[in-house]
Amino acid sequence: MQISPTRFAVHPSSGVPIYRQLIEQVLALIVSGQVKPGDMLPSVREMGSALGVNMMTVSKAYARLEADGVVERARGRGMLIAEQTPQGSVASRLAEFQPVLEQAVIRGRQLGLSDRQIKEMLQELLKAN
Amino acid sequence: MQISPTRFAVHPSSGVPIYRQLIEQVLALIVSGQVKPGDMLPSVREMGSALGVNMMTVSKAYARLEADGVVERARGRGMLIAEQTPQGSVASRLAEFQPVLEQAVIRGRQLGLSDRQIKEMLQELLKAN
DNA sequence: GAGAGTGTATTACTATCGCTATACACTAAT
DNA sequence: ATTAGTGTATAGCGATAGTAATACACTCTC
Repeated sequence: MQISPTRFAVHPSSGVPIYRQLIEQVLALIVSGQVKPGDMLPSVREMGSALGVNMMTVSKAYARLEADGVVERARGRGMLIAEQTPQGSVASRLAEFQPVLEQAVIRGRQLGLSDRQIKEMLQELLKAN
Repeated sequence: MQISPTRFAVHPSSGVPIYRQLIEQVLALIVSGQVKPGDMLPSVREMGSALGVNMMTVSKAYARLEADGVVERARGRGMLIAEQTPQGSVASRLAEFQPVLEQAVIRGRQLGLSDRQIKEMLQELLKAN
């Protein structure tokens, strides 16, 4: 399937770099199952003009996603969503994930949220995604 | 209580800025209850020489913590841990927390972790902290 | 093989970041 | 008042990040 550029939106003055916003949005589409392996991303030119940013900025986002194995480059044709095959042992992936989740927990605590509130929000997010 | 500088450690080549490492460590000590409101942080000079970094780098970390209301400045005497009183309604704090946790969830999913694994890790982290 | 479609290497400019050195303002104790 | 202890304002330096303009290499279709 061809992924429409209308599914993306960037906020240039949000502080978050544009290419990073794009990466996050591609990942969100994938983990939520809205796009599937084999689907094609908009071309860098199409995406760029639709969002009003330079195509090289889009290219940089795509390049990072490719480096992470999230998408594959089909030379001369475009970028397509890759088969999502996590690398490494479960243990190593858990080890990588731990500090990420830990920082979130610290932030939640610092906001004065209870364990229960944090758990409930996780529950919702797991369902929604 | 005087907080000892030995409770801090920085890894200069970790990619994470030194002042940010310090911020994270102070927050971690607070949310885990290892330090209490009223406790005094090491002076910028003491902390700086103990860790081998410039005192202004330490000062920058303290300044950010103060801006967030995490610590208070006692002019001429030092910095002390503030009473942790979250600002704003519960709803607004939940709204602020949501995208933070969401990014963590996306990362976990992208690592191929199951809902169960994510929940279990959260459980552990809540207990440990 | 010409043309229109891909992504990218190169180059360059700007802004911001991260850290540091120095000099200053404040407080507390003697 | 002097001294030794606080944190900080200022300025500057080097490196990196983020974006962009241009020219190039590739693929597919006709």
